[in-house]
Amino acid sequence: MAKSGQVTLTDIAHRLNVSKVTVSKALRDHPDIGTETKRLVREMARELGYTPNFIARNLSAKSTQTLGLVVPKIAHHFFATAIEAIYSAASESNYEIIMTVSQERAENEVKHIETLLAMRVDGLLVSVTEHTKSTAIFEWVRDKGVPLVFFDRTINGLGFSTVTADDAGGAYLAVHHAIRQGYTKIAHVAGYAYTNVGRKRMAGYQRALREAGLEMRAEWVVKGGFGEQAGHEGFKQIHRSGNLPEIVFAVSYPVALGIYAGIFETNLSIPDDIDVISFGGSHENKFVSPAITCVDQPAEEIGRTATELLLQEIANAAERREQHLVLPTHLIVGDTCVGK
Amino acid sequence: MAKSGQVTLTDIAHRLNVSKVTVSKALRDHPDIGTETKRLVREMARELGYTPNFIARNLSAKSTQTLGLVVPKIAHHFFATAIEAIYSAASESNYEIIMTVSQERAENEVKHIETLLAMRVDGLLVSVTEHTKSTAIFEWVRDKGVPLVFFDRTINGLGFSTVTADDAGGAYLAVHHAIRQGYTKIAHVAGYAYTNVGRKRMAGYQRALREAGLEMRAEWVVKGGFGEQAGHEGFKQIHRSGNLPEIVFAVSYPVALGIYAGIFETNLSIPDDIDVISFGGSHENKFVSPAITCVDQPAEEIGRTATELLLQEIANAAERREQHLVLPTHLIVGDTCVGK
DNA sequence: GCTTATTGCTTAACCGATAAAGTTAGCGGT
DNA sequence: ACCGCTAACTTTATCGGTTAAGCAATAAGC
Repeated sequence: MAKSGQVTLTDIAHRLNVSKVTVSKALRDHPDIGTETKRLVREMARELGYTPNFIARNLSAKSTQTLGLVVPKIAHHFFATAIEAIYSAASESNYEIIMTVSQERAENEVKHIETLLAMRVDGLLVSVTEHTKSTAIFEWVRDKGVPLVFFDRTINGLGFSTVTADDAGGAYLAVHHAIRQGYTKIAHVAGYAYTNVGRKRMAGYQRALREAGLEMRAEWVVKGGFGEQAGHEGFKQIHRSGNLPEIVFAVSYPVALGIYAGIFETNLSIPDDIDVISFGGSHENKFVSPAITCVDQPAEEIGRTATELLLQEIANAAERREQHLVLPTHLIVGDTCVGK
Repeated sequence: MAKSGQVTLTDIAHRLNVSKVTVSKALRDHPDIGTETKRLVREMARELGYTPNFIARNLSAKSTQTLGLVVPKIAHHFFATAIEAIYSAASESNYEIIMTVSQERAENEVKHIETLLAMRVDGLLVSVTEHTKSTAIFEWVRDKGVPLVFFDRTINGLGFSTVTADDAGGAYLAVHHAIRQGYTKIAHVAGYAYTNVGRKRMAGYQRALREAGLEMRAEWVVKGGFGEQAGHEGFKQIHRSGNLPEIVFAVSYPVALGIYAGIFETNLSIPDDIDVISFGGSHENKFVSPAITCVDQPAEEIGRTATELLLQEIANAAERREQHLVLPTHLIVGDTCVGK
């Protein structure tokens, strides 16, 4: 009967006139303890409403059975789906997740990682913000020997494993599809060039154009973020250039929606005057009009794979080695990009 | 230099030939310690890469500075937004969030709450699953004296505070709007009757009809869950009845989308043949065609208010008293329900 | 009948920090 | 010269558990 209302091992021990170690062992079904004693202990534990104190347990155990998760935002189809998969995968292995949201701000990211390290999470799952440039905090994590796996938004060259969609391949898939449908003037509202995701999707776009021998005009490539805002401004910039492309390849689904918003403000119509194709979709896309043809990111698979990879690295700390898993994407044909 | 690569107070103490308490105090800028010693300690801490161990700290401190969050799902506009607000509000008060996702399954909910109690979170924020009927686990929480605040999906009669949107008022707002637009045959695809949310929105629907003297036909009221699936099946059931209403009031935005999907399968068109209005919207709604007229849930405000209320209850455990905060909703007119 | 195992506990030490209660040296005051 | 005070540390106890080592009583082995 602790003052705090929280029952401890010692409380149970006193009631039964045994030592607290006996209680501890009994509750963990340790062979040291007799059957009758175990029964009594369990009964008393239930009667008093005992809940083991994980933090105390973990203090000696050295393992907290928790993973730290750092994502840039959650109100986004890809992340929401990936996160849900991460939660499922972790909970199947009896791990808890402590999630933090950096809100696309690098300084929050650093602060959160520090907090998670202080909480002694057994490992970290990270998807960086669209602005993350400094790698100092990750070097710190590496030096501490804490396992970390990047998913979707990654940083290379630090020795950490990554799990991503096939960004270059997926972008190629989308743009190649557009070319096959007869489009020749293809713009790209891209992500920042200093992000892996941005660079790779750009590379896929460029390869598709190059292979088809199509020209890549500077005014048709706009770099910015991955959010709706960036898409909106990106389209306006292309529109202002006066040289309208036939179709715009959006680096992300929110960007595609931003482009839609931009187009709605003009008198142009989709897909007749201007068309859109996107990397990444949304559950609600089928209700969007016209539904955007997009390359689907395997969000759930990415989340699950990253978690399993991390758990594996935690289990075999010894033979940990850098792996870069790239999951395939596929095209989901909607009502855009249906032919010229 | 602990074996685990994690530096402790003792490591720093050894290097400087002082006691670990001196180090602890120095790092916390305790007046007991001399200026020069503090400087040395801080330097050594940095040099060794010391990160304080929160769980050890909290073991004595009795407070973990963490809140447990239990939500039914996250890939849903309302929850994603509310959760993000909860994270912001908590982090402003230096609290961390441990979020768990019950995936709309009552047994997960129970398991997660037990885990969170074991982790000794300072308080709980809970939005129950659409199936939660047993209140045993919440009584258990209450008996332990752990502060809890329900948000959006609540359970009454347990002595816990709640923060919700004005469900009855919002539903009334929506249905009343439809009536003013000239609709008279109004159906409702409702939530389960054993949920507060379902009951209250139903009450608002009924009040609006009653006040207008409109008939409420049994075949126009279908009860089910809050997801897309439920909406889809709900509409099919109404459609099969052969007596088509003019407009359907959906208990949630996903349900509205499910109804859309159902309608798309028929040859009916929205809003000419059949119309839809919904409780709760989505960020992407403006891209949905036709954009659904809906009652907006103040998701961010609900999240923030619930968090602040909980933190308040934690701070003044003494004068804690049950409060039921109801936040106002407002109508967002889209392209549906524009007049008969 | 004496040694060795086994059973079922208890005691002690520890995890990494914090709070409370000593300890010691140096200084000022009278 | 002696008392008291303070600054700057150290020692001890504690949070709630876990592991390792110890120990008595009974059972088994030869």
